[in-house]
Amino acid sequence: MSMTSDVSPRPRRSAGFAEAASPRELPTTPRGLRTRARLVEAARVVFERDGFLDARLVDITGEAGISAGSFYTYFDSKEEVFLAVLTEVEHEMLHPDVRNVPQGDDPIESIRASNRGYLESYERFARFMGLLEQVASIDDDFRERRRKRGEAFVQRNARSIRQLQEKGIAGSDVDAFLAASFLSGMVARAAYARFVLGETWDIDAMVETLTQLWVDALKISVPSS
Amino acid sequence: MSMTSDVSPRPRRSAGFAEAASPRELPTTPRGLRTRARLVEAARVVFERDGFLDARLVDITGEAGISAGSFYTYFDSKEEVFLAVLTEVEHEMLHPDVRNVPQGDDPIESIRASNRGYLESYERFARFMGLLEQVASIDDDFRERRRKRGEAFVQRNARSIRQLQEKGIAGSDVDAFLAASFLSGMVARAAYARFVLGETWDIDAMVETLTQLWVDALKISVPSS
Amino acid sequence: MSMTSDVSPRPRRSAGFAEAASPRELPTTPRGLRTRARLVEAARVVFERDGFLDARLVDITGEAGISAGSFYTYFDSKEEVFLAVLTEVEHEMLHPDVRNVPQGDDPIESIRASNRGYLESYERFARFMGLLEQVASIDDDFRERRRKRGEAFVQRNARSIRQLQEKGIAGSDVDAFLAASFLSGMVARAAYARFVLGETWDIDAMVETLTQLWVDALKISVPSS
Amino acid sequence: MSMTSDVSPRPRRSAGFAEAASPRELPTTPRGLRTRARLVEAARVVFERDGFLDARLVDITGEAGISAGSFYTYFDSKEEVFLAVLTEVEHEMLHPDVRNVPQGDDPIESIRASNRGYLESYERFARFMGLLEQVASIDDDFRERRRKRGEAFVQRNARSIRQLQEKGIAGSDVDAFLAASFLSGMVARAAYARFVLGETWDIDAMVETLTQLWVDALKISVPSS
DNA sequence: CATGAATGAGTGTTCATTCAT
DNA sequence: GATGAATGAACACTCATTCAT
Repeated sequence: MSMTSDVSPRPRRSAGFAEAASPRELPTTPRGLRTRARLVEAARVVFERDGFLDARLVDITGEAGISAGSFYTYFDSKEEVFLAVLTEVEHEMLHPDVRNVPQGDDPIESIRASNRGYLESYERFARFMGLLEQVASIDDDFRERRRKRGEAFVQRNARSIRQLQEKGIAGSDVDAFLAASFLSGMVARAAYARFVLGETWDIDAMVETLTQLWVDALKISVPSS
Repeated sequence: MSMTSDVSPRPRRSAGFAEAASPRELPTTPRGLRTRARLVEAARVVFERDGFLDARLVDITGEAGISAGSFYTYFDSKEEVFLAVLTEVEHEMLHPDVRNVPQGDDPIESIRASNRGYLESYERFARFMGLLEQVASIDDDFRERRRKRGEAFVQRNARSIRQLQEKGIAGSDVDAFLAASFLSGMVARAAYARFVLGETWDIDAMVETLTQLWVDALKISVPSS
Repeated sequence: MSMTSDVSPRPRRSAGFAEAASPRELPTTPRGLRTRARLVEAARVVFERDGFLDARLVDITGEAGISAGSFYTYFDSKEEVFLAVLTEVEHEMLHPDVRNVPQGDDPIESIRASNRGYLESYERFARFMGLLEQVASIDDDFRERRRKRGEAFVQRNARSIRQLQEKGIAGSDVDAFLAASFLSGMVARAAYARFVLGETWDIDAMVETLTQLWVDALKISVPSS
Repeated sequence: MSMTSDVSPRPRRSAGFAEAASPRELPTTPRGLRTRARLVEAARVVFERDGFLDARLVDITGEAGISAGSFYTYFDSKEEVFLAVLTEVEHEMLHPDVRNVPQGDDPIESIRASNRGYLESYERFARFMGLLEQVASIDDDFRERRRKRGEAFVQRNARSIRQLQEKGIAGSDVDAFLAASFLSGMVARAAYARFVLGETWDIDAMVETLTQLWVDALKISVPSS
């Protein structure tokens, strides 16, 4: 997706993500449903291959094997398909491992499992994660939307941290919410650096170090049972 | 800079950052030097205001008060001006505080100062930092270039950590290099979230928490002198 | 097509004939076919009127009555339309007189007929022939392509000459291949001088003199039957 | 000089050769004379290398080692320098061999010598001859100017032929003027094909065949002295 | 519903020529 | 005379989107 390419310039005009916010309803007929699915699949392929900017609608419809005009039967803009792809990917990311967050008693083990799970999932969806980063850097609305969604995740983490603090397992002199934000950020950024930027760190070592840092940063001590 | 805007479409074709790597030499005459400087200044204004993608050459030359054609007397492409702006900003970022890295005896105080310095600098150049993020997400070559430059910084941090470990001030059970990468990443991301994404965290609280996390993560204990 | 004209500057950038070598496939729908045909016809008009260099895409699409952008539905560049026009003209040039090469017994009459045929055809396509000359002088690839095509024609002539030599009708002390090249060249150049450069020679006199020269140069003697 | 190059587009606007017809007077100072000479020399290099269309004024002044603006101290346009180069080359072409046309008694030997002389001269100035062809195909005024100059040459040849006819050395049933035009054209085209188009014919064989054809076409018989 | 041809706004880029220094 | 920075007209080309069939 280097801008170097002279052949695939960037699109002009755009409905924008703000407008694409409210997706139109799904088609009713099975055939329509199938075509739409093919389109989303094709869009994902093209987006992941070319990036959001360089992806041309023609490439997407071509990949899907439908005519250019038919695109608009299902979506209003490139942004809208992108959102559809995003929805699909989010669905995929959650499904496989429902027990992504093992409820073990050992908090350290929990953190380690969570970190490993995060990295593994990130790796599986690396192309798409890079894509998200790109779109967020391009579109204000999308960026804001993403920030908000992240907050929920951070809140969950903050709650966990507070619980550990209350139980005396974690040090209580730290702001749980900020700590959650920053530590989550640390893991997210490490994953980004590794799987999108191309750092060559060993994944096991990453898990170990991230876990260590996280645990020590929170001064988590395993209760000597 | 939302893609929503229907009025300022994005340009097409691009020389790419790989090609823009070797900047042409500076003009020799004072007049040329002055014009070039005006151009770089104008480019910075437009880039920071519109983002890299939405910035049009016409806007830049317009802002600089020169004709469109004159742009090419100084730069070959938007990428090349961007690099010139980057050079200028990097220069600016270093100058003000030479004592950016206070050599105090107290490592905690050092870390705190460093974190505060980083955040303050980031805030001052927030628009530009967001710009960097955008360009990196768009262009492979630029992304790689940036990753490499970051490595030097991380190496420096890793060395500091190792020294602390050798002095027994920091825990020695952690991989210094990975720790440096991840903790630096944590701070960078926090700054990005605060100043680019628009989180509303209090800056003093950020400095405090980041420092605490960093210190505890490395199990730094102040030698009771 | 004098360069004097200050009003119609020549276009910049060009895909080149090397790239235009492999024409894209024809459109499938009747409408597409019709539009393409209109475009080729318009291109021919504009090319013959303005020359290749001064022909602007806008003029061509304007003449064809379609929008500028639609041009690219059918061709990638000016070179590619030119090649399409060339194909069309070549088609036209062959069709009318299938018996272009009369199989008469009298070799002199044959040569006369061939010369007359050539001149008449050249006159009919004079504008286009001048165009060919221009394009050949401008583009290396096209020039080479043309040279190769000419070779086949010369080979045919050389074979005829060799047959006449074997039958004792033509003198056998001349290099048949070179003679064919040079004599063909003579006729071609005469036609160019007359119909493109604007010499005012009488065409019958041309036919007569060319035939005479050709016949005598080869020392062709009619077998006294 | 293929149009394929994306880097050297064709120039826009042009004074045209009609306007460039009357060259301005030479500079008076020795320094001015020297600069002008350098400019003409540089122009020749660039024209022969890049062709008339792709030659940029900047390249010419660069090659000459003078500033872009100074060009206009000596010439009004690209056409005018071209004409200056043409003058220089014409001067060169005549000088070296004044006895280019040996006045031997043997007409065949004369023709052979003339043909060889022509080919050799053409070869020496091949790049420039190709250039002439290009400019002629581009500019109507220049083409006409060239046609007229050629006429003088043909007239001379026609006169020679008539003399041979009167002496009974050449057949008198052919139109001397047309024959001169066509046979001169034959030689010229052969030279063009060989040295510009890149045919690989052996030069001695060319001289031989051209001479034979020319001699036989005119039915020249050596008077058995 | 599908098709694919048609649209057209929009900007980067070139280089001959001018002119203030 | 020389310089070289500044000019500005001009056009090819792209691709999201529309719409007649």
